[in-house]
Amino acid sequence: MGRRKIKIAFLKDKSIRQVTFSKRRQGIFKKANELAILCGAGVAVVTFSPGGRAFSFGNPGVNAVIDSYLYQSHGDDGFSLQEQKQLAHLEKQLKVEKEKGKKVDKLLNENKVTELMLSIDELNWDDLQKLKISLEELSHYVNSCLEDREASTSLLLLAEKPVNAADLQVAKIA
Amino acid sequence: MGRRKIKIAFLKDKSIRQVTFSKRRQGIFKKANELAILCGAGVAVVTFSPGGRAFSFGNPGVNAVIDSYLYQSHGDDGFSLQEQKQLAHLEKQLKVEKEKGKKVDKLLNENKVTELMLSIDELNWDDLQKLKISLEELSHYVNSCLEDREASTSLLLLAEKPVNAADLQVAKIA
DNA sequence: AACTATTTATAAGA
DNA sequence: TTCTTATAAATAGTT
Repeated sequence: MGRRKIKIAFLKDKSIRQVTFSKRRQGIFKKANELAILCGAGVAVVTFSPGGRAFSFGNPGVNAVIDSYLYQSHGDDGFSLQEQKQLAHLEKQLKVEKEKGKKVDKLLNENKVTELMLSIDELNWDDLQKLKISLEELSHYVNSCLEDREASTSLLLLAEKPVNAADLQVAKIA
Repeated sequence: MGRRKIKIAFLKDKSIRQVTFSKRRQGIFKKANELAILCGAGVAVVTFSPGGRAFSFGNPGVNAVIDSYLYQSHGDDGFSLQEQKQLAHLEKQLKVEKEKGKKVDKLLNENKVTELMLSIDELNWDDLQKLKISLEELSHYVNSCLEDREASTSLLLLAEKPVNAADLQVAKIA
């Protein structure tokens, strides 16, 4: 489209390449803009100059179009590099915290103490002393809970199956 | 650039719009390809048809170019919407897990039992019974640890300050 | 950066 | 849709 037809191949001359890039970039951006207006379509163009500088055009905006694109092409590799790094980092942290959380779950839900015992070896003497006190407190608390529940269970049983006079008689005699 | 010059404005006729989109999209992709080859430049084009379908061209690849673009425009809003959503979700999860983890920290590092006591009310009788046993086991374990450490501490003191004959004499007499 | 001879893209028609 | 073609637009080489 000029004085002569050119072969579409890498332009070895640096200055010609730079000029051609500028002209054709302008051209593509103009075409992109026209397409967007004529068809009401979302369009995004990103180019890197031979010098490494980025140029972009977007309607309604580069990021808006890119977002839509990444969202719909989610399957294969719609995630960017930095995104993957960020996600990997967070997932690692998450894993660590979940691991930690398991200790509580085991104690509270499965009531296993092995894990906790392993942790104990890492405590210093002072903390171990405090833990001893805490465990005694806790034992007392648990015991009192159990006693409370046994008491209320008995009362509940009595309420559910009210004793009759005959049973009471036997009970008394026995 | 055809039989007649057209005004660059939204094409109201749906079929004309669709045809124009197809033709011009092809044109832009061809131009983008030529730019990439001629100048050895990175180029990415993403378009959405009036029907909402996405079309993309990229050299060396759409995602590769987009990644570079997002990486370099990192400052203002280089993160996509879905990226932000994903990160928010993970951060929320992370927060929850950290909250959970604190229970362990409190027991192991600060040795406070209040949190644990609150949890106990939620346990059924069977688990409470198991917890009681576990706590007794744990208490025994802690006590044995403490005994071990006191023993080794004594031995350590002896090793650090080796007694001399005179001291032993006094000790014996006392 | 402007100019302009040509090539290329494409609007309308088939 | 796809092909054709008259014409508008883009641009290669020049200044």
